Amino acid sequence: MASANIKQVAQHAGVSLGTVSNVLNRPDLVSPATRQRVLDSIATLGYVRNDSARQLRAGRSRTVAIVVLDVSNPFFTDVVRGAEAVVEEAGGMLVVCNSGEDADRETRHLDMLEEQRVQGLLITPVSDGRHPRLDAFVAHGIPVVLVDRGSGHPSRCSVAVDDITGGRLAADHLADHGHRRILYVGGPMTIRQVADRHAGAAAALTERADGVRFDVHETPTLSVAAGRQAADDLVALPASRRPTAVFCANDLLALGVLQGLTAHGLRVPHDIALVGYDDIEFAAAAAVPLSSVRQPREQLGRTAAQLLLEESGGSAKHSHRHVVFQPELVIRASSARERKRARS
Amino acid sequence: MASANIKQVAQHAGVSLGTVSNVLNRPDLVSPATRQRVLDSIATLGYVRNDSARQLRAGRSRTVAIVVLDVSNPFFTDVVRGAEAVVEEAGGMLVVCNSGEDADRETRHLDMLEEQRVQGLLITPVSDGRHPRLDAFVAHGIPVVLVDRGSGHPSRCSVAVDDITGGRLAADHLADHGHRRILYVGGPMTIRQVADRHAGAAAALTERADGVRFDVHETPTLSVAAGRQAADDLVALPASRRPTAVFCANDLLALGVLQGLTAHGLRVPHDIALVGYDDIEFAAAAAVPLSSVRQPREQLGRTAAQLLLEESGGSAKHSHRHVVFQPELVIRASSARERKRARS
DNA sequence: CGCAAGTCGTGAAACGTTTCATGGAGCATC
DNA sequence: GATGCTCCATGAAACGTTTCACGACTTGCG
Repeated sequence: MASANIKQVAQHAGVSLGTVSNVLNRPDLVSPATRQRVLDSIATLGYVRNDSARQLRAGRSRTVAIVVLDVSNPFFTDVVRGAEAVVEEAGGMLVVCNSGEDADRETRHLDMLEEQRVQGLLITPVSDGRHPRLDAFVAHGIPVVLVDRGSGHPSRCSVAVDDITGGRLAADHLADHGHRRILYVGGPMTIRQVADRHAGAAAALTERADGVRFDVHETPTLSVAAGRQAADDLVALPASRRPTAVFCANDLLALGVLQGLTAHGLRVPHDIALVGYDDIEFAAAAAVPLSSVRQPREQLGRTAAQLLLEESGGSAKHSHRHVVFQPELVIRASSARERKRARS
Repeated sequence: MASANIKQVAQHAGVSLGTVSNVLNRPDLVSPATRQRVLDSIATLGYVRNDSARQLRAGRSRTVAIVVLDVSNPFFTDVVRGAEAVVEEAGGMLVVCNSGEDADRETRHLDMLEEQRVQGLLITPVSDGRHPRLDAFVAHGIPVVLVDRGSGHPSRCSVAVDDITGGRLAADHLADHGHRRILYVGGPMTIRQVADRHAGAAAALTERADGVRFDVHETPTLSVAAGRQAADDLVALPASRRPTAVFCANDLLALGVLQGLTAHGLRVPHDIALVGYDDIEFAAAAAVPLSSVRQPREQLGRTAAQLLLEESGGSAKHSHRHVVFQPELVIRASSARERKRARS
């Protein structure tokens, strides 16, 4: 029942306890004959290292934790995959915790992770501001890397994607195609990403100074349902005031808008062009393949993990860095067609 | 830098080490005055329990692990959420590991989890057969619950969904609506779920004995792309031999088929009715909302976690159970319209 | 043969907890 | 004033590792 321990292995192999440990950790210090004998004993007894004891003694763990806002959001699952690849290559293990955008659950997770003395922490915190809990980690020598939040904090690394540029890309693309009435659909504006994407688009259109009208339709959530609702409102407008292009804060909204418009007999992109954000897998697979702003999600996770391992590697000369990735516009059918100037 | 330990707290509070431990674990054994003094010291020193030491001494951990085939598959993310809820309510912590359908990674994860002496393991193994690694867990007293795999194993609990019934539901629904040429799209057939869904549909149609023709189009994967390819093949058939309804092994395929048919000018459900499987979030949100067989995914995770905790609770009289859930057909526009009998 | 250098293996200490038998106050009872 | 209680607090043992100073044995060389 209870697993064998190192002492029993030593006894079985007729060596001392320290020797078994050497076989496990510095095999070259042990003569081949003894080593083999010990390995055989390990096999016969089905010995498995006790990681608690090892950690207790060694003082550090090989697990890295990532706390995400929503495990079922494709954005985070890709970030996780990226981080996972790096951590596993370094011989560690990544555990995924889900805060579900709930501050209490986040706190509970952080408590447990702190008790476990994890090697490091990747986190997208629920609240965007200063986060005292995280300072405790840093104070205990556990490095923290912020993912897609709070860039610029002096005592932590962070990785993020430039949402302002993302907004510019989408807006410029639509304006380049001759659109002069563009609508931004997204919300709530309190989410930094939603606000930044809007700000970027607004800035780009202002700079062009070619008289594009840019409105906002604020949604309560970033869901497909909210997008459908937005489409209903949009269709109700008289055609003369209706936008000719819509830029959505994420792809779920865009898919909802697409469905809503189609249901009312409006064609995308002929009547209204559409650009989403995130380039989720279903964007390419939509009824009309969706143009979208792609974020390097896996890359985000990989880089975050690399920064973390570098910091935890303990080279004292680590300086905190804030890596910002640039998004990329993927043009598909939903916005591809050249508009025939003004009213077609 | 290094965190304070229980000894320093004891010293600071002017009590013995054992008393601090009592404050932490059995506060009622300590007089209120002392207790408060200790708590104050804990706060000033920023003491955090060392979980390795605690586990080492206590012999067991409070973390439950779940190993899934693909963290980015909506099916598994929902299972995870269900399991999470139960584990956290019991004061434990769920860690998610991703095998990515790769047997090597699965093995590496299992190795680490075994070393960590996790409280229990929920797993959908990469390979469906007997799995010797898992026996090692059971031998070490770590309970294992299989998720959506290998029902009926005598020394483990399992949870699963009845895919045969799921297949029947879909097939009966289509036949009830007058369809007499039905096509099953899915593959590879070596995946148990794919085969079971087909078998269920075939059985149901045979039992009806009303002359429905049932064909199979085997796909290489369960992806959107494979569905689109299947639609192309289907459109190439002369209309007289073309099925009037398609049942897909999962929703990704169904979405692909839907796109492919639409691209060729065939209307769903007017020309061809469509039923998917899984009822993923995008099924309801598709260009034509998709009928689909819904699996109780969160419930699956919750039940798996409950069985695990029950077994690990150590009531020696635990008997291994195999819980099988029944799926449910969700009817939406893609199959809703009554066919006007035979050729319309 | 004797000595230095190397190669292997040993045993004890330490990591930070939890647990448990022990002990000392304080207090009522006889 | 001894006895038996209850109530708190104590200190040592134990959990399973890793690490490290040290000792025993071999080998090479003068």
